[in-house]
Amino acid sequence: MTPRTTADQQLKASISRFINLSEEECLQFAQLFYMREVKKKAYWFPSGTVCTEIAFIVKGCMRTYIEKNEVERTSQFFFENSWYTDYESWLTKQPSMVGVEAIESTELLIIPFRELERLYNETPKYERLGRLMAENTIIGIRNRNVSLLNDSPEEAYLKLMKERPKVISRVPQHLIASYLGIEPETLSRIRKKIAQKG
Amino acid sequence: MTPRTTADQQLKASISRFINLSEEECLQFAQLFYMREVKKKAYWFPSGTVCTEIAFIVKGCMRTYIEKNEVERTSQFFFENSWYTDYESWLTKQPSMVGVEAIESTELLIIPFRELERLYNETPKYERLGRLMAENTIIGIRNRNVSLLNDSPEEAYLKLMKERPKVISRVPQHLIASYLGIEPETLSRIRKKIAQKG
DNA sequence: CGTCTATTTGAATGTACTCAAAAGCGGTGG
DNA sequence: CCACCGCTTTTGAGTACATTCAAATAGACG
Repeated sequence: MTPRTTADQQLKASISRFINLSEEECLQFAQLFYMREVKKKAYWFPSGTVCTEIAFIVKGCMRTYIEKNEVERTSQFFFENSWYTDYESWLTKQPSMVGVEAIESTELLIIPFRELERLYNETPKYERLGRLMAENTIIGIRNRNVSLLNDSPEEAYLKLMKERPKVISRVPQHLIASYLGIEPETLSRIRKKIAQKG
Repeated sequence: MTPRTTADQQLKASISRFINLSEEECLQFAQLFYMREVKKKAYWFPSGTVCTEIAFIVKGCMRTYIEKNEVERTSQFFFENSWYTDYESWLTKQPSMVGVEAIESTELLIIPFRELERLYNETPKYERLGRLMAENTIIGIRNRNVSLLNDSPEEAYLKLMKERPKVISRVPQHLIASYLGIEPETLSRIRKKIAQKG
């Protein structure tokens, strides 16, 4: 398991893209997080419960998915040094419809929303952090949106190869298919076509 | 044209879902916006320019779209009392890839980002407004995402009828098709099928 | 009223899906 | 170290659904 000091370093680096924290502030901030390991194929929190935390991924790889009529579609992949929470569940206090599953054994640093909200109220700097993180989350989700609307499955896969090679190398193919919105068989055929220098 | 006082009322009502402002604060805040009319089929700002403003829709209906290889897909519809900006363009200072077109003649209250950022720096309350607005934007975009991933065109259309009847009644069919990611002919056939009690 | 655009309908084509089965791969226990 | 088991990926054949192209009808707007 990653030592806590290393994990905290990663956390600090990630935060400092948004706001500046002194060493001391950083330490205090990091102490609000607890560490958690999620084994391969296990879940961070059960879908159907209210999401009350934000996770920073120290190491590993996870995916979020939504199930409907037995069919499961992957909405996003997350790797080390990224963040995840279900804003909708948090804001509406409704059970989350999104499942979060570890693709590799994953280490998380987790902070409860109530701690964050306390910070928001006490220190405007953190309110800003919250704003900037939300705004950056929008960019990611919107790009996903654009891709779903405009790209054919083949284009989407080629884009993934170019822009997110980690997904290709670390995620099983049937999960990539569920991310592209197609069946595993179809992805296999697309890959074959691409390999034949299509 | 809607009188400015009425427009400001709507603005106030919308803001007060997020933060409380006194009459005076509200007045000052509203003064940072200017009004603009966008005629039917005209654009708010040309795609390919950097987005530097946020718009509150006082009256009318707009759509955002992304063009690719001559094909245009509608990413979202916006009606009165909602907000729109291109966070990505603003944050990255890159030209926006998203076009914003008025479906009906539309009246906007517009605030430049630089004014908002000044507020963010001066008054934590506004920073919070910015955070909450971004977080709520996430919910909307994410729901769109879920729908694109999980719903068949027919299901998506039925959901639209149930949950966003304004779209059905006020948006031309070929634009709804471009929102669903299908061709107008296909939507026509889906509608026929639904009408026949499918 | 006439023109332009949106919607509907038809026929042929293409792409993804389903079902079924084979081949490949990884991990486990003997 | 090898043999086996389960899961993933590939391949094949037939089907369903959306697309394209073309043309007719319906509606909107000046």
